[in-house]
Amino acid sequence: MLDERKLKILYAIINSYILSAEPIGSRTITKQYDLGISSATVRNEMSDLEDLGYLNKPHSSAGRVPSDKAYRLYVDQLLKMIKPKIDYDRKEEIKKALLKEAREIDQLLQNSAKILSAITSYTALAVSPKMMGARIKLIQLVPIDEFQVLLTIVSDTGVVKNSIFRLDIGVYEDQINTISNMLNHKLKGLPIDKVNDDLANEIMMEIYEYKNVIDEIIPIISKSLEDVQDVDIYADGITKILDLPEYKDLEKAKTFISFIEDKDTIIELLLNNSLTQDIEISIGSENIYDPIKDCSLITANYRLGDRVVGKVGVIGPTRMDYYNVIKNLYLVSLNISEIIDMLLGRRDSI
Amino acid sequence: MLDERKLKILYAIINSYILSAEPIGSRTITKQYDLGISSATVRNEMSDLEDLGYLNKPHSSAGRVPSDKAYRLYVDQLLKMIKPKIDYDRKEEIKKALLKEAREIDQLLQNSAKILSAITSYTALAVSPKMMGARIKLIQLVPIDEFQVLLTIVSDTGVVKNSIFRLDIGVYEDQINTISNMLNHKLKGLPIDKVNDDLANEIMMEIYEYKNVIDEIIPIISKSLEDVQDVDIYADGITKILDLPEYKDLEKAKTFISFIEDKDTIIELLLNNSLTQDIEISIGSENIYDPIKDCSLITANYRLGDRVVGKVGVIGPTRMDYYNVIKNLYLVSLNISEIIDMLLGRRDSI
DNA sequence: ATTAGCACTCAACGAGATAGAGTGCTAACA
DNA sequence: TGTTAGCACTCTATCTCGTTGAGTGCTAAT
Repeated sequence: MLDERKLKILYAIINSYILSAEPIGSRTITKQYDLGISSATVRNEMSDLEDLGYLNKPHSSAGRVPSDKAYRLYVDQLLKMIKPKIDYDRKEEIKKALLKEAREIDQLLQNSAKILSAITSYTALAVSPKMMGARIKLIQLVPIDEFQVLLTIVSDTGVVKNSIFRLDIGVYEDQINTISNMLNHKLKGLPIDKVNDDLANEIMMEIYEYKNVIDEIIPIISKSLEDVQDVDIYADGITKILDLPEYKDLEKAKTFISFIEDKDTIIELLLNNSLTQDIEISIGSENIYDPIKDCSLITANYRLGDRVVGKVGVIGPTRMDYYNVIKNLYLVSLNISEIIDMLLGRRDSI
Repeated sequence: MLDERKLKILYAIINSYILSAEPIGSRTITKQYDLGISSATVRNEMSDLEDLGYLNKPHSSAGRVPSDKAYRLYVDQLLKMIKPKIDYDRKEEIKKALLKEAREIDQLLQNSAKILSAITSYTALAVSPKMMGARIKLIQLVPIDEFQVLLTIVSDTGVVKNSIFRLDIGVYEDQINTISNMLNHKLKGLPIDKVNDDLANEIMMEIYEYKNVIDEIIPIISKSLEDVQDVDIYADGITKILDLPEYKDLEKAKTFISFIEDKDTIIELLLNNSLTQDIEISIGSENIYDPIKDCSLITANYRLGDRVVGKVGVIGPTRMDYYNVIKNLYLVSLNISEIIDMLLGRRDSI
């Protein structure tokens, strides 16, 4: 569709604009890139590119700025280039950083966001493994003293949830232990979202003698199981955007930051798009949410075994350094998958 | 030292400035406060107050701005007023908000920061209970499968720490349980910071047959005990300062935000000052750290029993609404103490 | 001791004027 | 026919400079 020269010029403009954040003029192109043509010719081509929708002008006597359509072209090209050739040295480097002080999954994801944000200087996001289809690996009650009990739930996706709660009626250690064993026996291996009140009642029938205690415990367990299913979100480098010229307008910066700090929306944002592609990119107006209509969001899946369980992402201005972001985000996501696999063990032993 | 009229004028200036953030002129005072004197008289008094160090002029033809010394006077007066009369209705209101979805201490503190930030519209901080002197209430190993073990440590300050780790050599459930019982028996009730390698060796002697396993486990427990002692910090409303006129300068805002996001420094900031006062206030230049030399930090202790174990705080411009902040911060801290007490139980049962 | 009156100060604001980067068109050229 | 030099035109950003207005400090009158 675009002949080679137009493509070269377009890429030159995109690359320059990513660096400078300022509209690019025809002379800038001829000076910085040796295309063997004069600025007048470039001007003609730029005019054509504008007609084709690849370039915009902030105002009539300014240089050109790439459109979302241009970034889309550019990025699709990049993706083809980056994915096949993995930089294994870099990958190991990142892995080392990810593992630093991270022996739990939450720390791993926190680290991922931190590292990605540091590498890219944009805002980085990570969501904890989704519980869809997760199973209970361990559920346990431990008496702490006469009135206090510790409830621990572990899922096969590596999420651990604790609650210390008080019972209004005193209990004996033996009681708690009996109930704990019973629970573990009954619930181990069950999908978390399948545990409901019917099951609770069933269990109660079997050890009717502890009815009082169990009546108190059931709602707490339900609540904890809900908590386990909550997706956590980790963000880092939110304030990095204050360094970008496009956010020198305080109002704009505040809108962006507020948006990112709204966890519910971010979870939707990350989990709504499909899980089929390894790397997904929404550029500018492709985004649904107003506050980020001039941002690009790049996400990558991570897996547990062969199931996609979560995502990491980077969000920045449409004028972002796509090459750097895509490359490193991809490596981070590959590493997360590997590390989770390592942490949780390959075999699906329950 | 200051006669009543000077004091009245000074307070009028402080109150106006807290509201407007703009230098206060003599006419503003006479118009807004009925002091029965003319602006010329006010001017003379203001000149005196400036000589005494209570007021500053941004430039020669501007109004006056309160100095740190003035805020100090004002705040010391406020403290005397606020502390004796607790607004119990308000306190219950806050308590309800604090307890919303907070059955664990970390959620409680997260909530505290959130609520304080919402009430005051400044940045709010909270640190988790210090482990100084905390004791082990429960330590436990649970086999998850042949290679994976869950380590749970609970302190008497209510902090729970989990680690799932892999053993390189396979173990039997019985082994883990034996070790777990032994550990709990030996370590329960001990101050966390007193558990060291000697103790570990002692334990190892007693169940020498599991030496291989224990060799693997000891360093993991050490690490976890260290983690338990780490103080967590909760911050909320960091970006609130973007709404303040004093931070319309982006560079200043960035410096502040970077400072707040540096957890280590913030922990130092909060835990360095003494634990004797219920409420502590550093105004502007009284702060040690450069980036907050034009901020005021107000902190309040919370207790477990009669021991001060942590702090909550609010940080904002020296021109902050001290009355509102002090009052609500105090109520929040009282509530936190009560809630922690409730969650952990009064009796020091181990 | 207080206050009216007035000259003086200084930041903030707005109106031109100017510079400079960039475009688009035209006409000449290979 | 595609390319390019040249030039008029456009538009923003920046700087200067006068004006405005809030505020002070001094003086003289009450």
